[in-house]
Amino acid sequence: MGRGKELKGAEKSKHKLSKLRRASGHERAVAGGDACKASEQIKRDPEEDDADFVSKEKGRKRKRIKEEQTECPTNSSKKTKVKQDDEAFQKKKGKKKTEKKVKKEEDEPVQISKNPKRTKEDIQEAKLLKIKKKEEEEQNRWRWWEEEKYEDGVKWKFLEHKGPFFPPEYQPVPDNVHFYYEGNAVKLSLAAEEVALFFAQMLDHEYTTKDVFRENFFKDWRKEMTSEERSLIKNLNKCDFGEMHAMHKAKVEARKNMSKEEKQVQKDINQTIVEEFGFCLLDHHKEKIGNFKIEPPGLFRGRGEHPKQGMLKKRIQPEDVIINCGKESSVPVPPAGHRWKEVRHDNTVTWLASWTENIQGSIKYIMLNANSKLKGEKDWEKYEVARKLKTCVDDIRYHYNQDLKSKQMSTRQRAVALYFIDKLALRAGNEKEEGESADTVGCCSLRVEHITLHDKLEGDDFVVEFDFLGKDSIRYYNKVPIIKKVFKNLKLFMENKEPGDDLFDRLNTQMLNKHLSSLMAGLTAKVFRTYNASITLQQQLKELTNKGDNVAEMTLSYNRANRAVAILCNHQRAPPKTFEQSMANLQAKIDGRKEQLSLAKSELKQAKKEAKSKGNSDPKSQMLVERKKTAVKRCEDQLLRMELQATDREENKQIALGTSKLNYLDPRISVAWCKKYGVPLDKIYNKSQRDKFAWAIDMTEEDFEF
DNA sequence: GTCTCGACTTAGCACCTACAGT
DNA sequence: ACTGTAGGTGCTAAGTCGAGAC
Repeated sequence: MGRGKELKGAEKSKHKLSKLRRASGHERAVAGGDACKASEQIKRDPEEDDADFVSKEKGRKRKRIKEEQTECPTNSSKKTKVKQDDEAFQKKKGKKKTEKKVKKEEDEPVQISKNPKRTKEDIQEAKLLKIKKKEEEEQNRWRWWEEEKYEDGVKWKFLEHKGPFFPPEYQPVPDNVHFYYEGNAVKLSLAAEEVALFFAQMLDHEYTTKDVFRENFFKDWRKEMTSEERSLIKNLNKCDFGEMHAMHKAKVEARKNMSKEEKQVQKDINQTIVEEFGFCLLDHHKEKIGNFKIEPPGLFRGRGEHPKQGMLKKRIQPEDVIINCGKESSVPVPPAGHRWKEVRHDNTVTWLASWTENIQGSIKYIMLNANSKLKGEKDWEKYEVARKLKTCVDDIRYHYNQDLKSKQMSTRQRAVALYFIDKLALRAGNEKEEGESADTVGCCSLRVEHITLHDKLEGDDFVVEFDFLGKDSIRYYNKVPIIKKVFKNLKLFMENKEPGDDLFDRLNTQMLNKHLSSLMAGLTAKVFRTYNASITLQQQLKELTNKGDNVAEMTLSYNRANRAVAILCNHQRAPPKTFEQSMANLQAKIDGRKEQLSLAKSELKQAKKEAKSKGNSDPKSQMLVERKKTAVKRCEDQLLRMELQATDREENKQIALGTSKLNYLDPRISVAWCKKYGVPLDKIYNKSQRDKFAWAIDMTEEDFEF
């Protein structure tokens, strides 16, 4: 058990120190109280009383059985479901095609008549080509979800690819660009120069002012130097990278100012690379690779107070790379004069290439894109496990409520941890090696210093205040009223401990997950996050959707539901740098439109008056009235849309919706909702999201229940 | 039982680009 | 036609979790 009570004085003070540092540097908290309130509103109640549980259980069981009958989740049963759906598929396919055709015919004439110029025609042509491509893509789509799964562990039978794409070789700086040490120009060796340039390029960034970053960089830079260079260059503060920095900036500027043609040339080159390296052949289907490029060398940029920031991330050679491909496939050819570290044929894994990175010593992989079968199937499975949790979550809650009274300390700690993971959607919190990465925690690795207990706070009893840095050093700050049993336990766990001690000293994630998997196959801590996120979305959508709303209002409702989940999962973002400005701009536009509206209204009034005076029979004045009416209507619509947009944007200031949408929300909930309320799917999912969730889009009807 | 490592998902940020609005 | 901006995309760090070594 990691740190525990053995924590020595030095280490403790280190914790305090880092906390202090964080307090000054890390301003990006959740809008504390607000986030708390919001997450409270949306939470279901895991603290039902035992008796309550039993009485509710009967009804739940009935419901569960019904669900089991309608949906069969995992491997073995998938096939039957697919067959049942097949007829529906065929019908759907036919329908879809005709719909698309109609749409295309509508689009064409309108756009052509709008764009009479030649160049526009070219654009038009390109657009048509795009549409055509889209249709082709749709037809070529591999409907893997209709196929049978492979036996356990096998991920593919055939895999062929071109290997990863390597970044270009280092281009030395021209002779007129100098590096100076103590005011004297020094011609650096190639290796030292490359690393110096990494630093010079980042000079505008705050990173380069941090001591840790500078120290790490300098240490690694010296390793790349020749012995002469090393004996000369002993102090980073005496280095002048000014000219190199200027050269870099000029290059960036030049790239920005490239002519259209030059930009097109560049784009074409990139396109060729993508076509050659960006795809693979997996079981007779062309699949897109997610990251086919080897990560270029540079200075390591960790998140938060990372102890290794600034270290040199080394250039990867083919000799470092392991290739994985099918036995019968042609092996990718390494770059000229090089060979691979190894070529293997392991079809129990999904990666195409891998290498070991030098900062943490971890393995990096080349893998498929999110829209691939391999990723999609896993994703589907993930949501099925979460849905399975839905059927037994009440039992599990009942049991951890019981466990809060256990005589075994470790059981109690497990129960409290589970309570947090369930109620607050905390991450599991694996132990981390100290000094290897930023000091961040999750549930099981919480320390005493991360929580404060309040017997009473702001009108609530038994409040626990969380304040810690989670994944990516994002601050989690929340004040949550909890049940008395948990509160008392926390007090007990904190007794005789120092701030830097583990809160759950008898618990770790392995123990927790082992317990969970005994309760339900496939259950781990993170399933709770998926489950609570998805169930929250479904509930929120039910609550927030108004039948008669237009599409813009519907979208706002969806975003709000999405937002509730993002707040629950603490998905934050830095407010966009231009936020205040763009908000003000939007407000100005709204004001302008308001004026326009009142003007249009008075014009309408005037027109009506005139029409009346002419006895309501004059066709000209009647027409004018109609025209003014539509003008008013249009103004009103636009105003409403802008106001909705403003609300949405304001509420979204520090919240990132993307992460939950992409990783936690069962796409079938969204698809069903769109179908039910006639909201076009592209209002919710963009192109790549629709690709990723193709399986869900295809199989979901409007009555889907998570 | 504990530790380590491999494989995979989840995460936010920095660009880039397409498009709406003037 | 121009420009500001939001949204999309690429990138890669940072988690989770299971399996196998010890």
